[in-house]
Amino acid sequence: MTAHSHAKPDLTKNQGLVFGALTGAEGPLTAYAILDLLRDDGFRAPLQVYRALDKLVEIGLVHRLESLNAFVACSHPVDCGEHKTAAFAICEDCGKVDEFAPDAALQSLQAWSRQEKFALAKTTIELRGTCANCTTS
Amino acid sequence: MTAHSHAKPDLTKNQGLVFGALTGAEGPLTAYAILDLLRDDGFRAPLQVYRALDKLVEIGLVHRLESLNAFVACSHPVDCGEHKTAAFAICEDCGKVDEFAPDAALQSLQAWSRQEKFALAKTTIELRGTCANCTTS
DNA sequence: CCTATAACGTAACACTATAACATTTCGGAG
DNA sequence: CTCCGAAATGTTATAGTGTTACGTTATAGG
Repeated sequence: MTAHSHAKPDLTKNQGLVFGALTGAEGPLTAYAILDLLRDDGFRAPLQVYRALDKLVEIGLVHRLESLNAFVACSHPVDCGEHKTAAFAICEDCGKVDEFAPDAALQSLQAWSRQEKFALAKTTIELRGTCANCTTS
Repeated sequence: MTAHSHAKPDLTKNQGLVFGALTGAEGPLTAYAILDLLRDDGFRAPLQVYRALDKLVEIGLVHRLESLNAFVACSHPVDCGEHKTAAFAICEDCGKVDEFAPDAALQSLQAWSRQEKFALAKTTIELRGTCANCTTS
C-alpha cells in the first residue's frame, strides 16, 4: 500500500472526471448536467456518466439524492463508513445540500425495523426546506 | 359542513379513478402503470394521471415514493394530519410498502433543523430492505 | 344567465435511465 | 514478455418518467 493508494481507490479516468465535476459544483448535479460539463473531455453518452456514478456511489464517494434525481460528492472525510446512512438537507432556494449523520433518527428507525422484523438494507432521509443563509437574506 | 364533505373532499372523476387504482393495488404503482390500468376508462395521456396524482398528494390521500418514482394510497385513517411526515418501509422482495409514523426519528430531525436554522418543509424517509413475511419464506 | 375557475383532453416534447453490443485497457498467471 | 480474463470504455438505440403548451368542457357563485 503506497502513500497514494489508501484514500481513493485509484479512480479511472471517467470516474475521476465525474467526481471532479461533482466536487467542483456548488450543489448537486443531474447525470445529464454532468454529461454536459464533460463534453469537452470526450463524454458523448449518458451511459458514460451513469457507469462512473454507479462506481462512485458504490465506493461511497458520491451520494444519490432520490428526491432530486441528482448526485452530490460525499462531504465526509474518506473511510467514514457512514455512506449508507447519511441524511441530506436540501435548500429549495439556493439548491445547496447539507449532508449530516442523523444518528438518533437512524437508531429509532433501526429499532422500528427490529420490532417489525424488517431487514433494513438502506435508509433514505432527505429534508426539504430553506437553509439558514436563505432565510436570513 | 355536511355529513359527506369532511372525509374525502369530493374527488373528481379522474381523481377517483386514480385513487381507486391505487387502493386496489397490492403495492405502489408508477404513473404509467396507472395509465395502463385506466385505458378502458378513457385515459389516454400521462398528464391525466399526473394531474390527478398531484391533487391526491396535495389532499393527503396519496404518497409519492421518491426512491421508486411511484405512488401509494395513504394507509392512515382520514384526517390524520401526518401526511407530510410519514415514513415507508419498502420490501425489495415482494414490493409491498409499509407506512408508519416515525415519531422519534422525526423529532430528532426537527431538532437538527432547529439547531441548524433550517426551515423544514417536508421530510422524506424511506427504508429499503426485506419484510418479515419475505424473510420467513 | 354569465362569468371565473378548476378540471379535462390531446399532442408534442424534455428529462432520466438502461439494454445491447463492440472495443479497448490493464493487471496478473504462466 | 505474452497471453488471457476482467473491468472499463465507446456508441447507438430504446425504455421509462415527467412537463409544456394549448384548447375545450364542466362547475360553482354572483
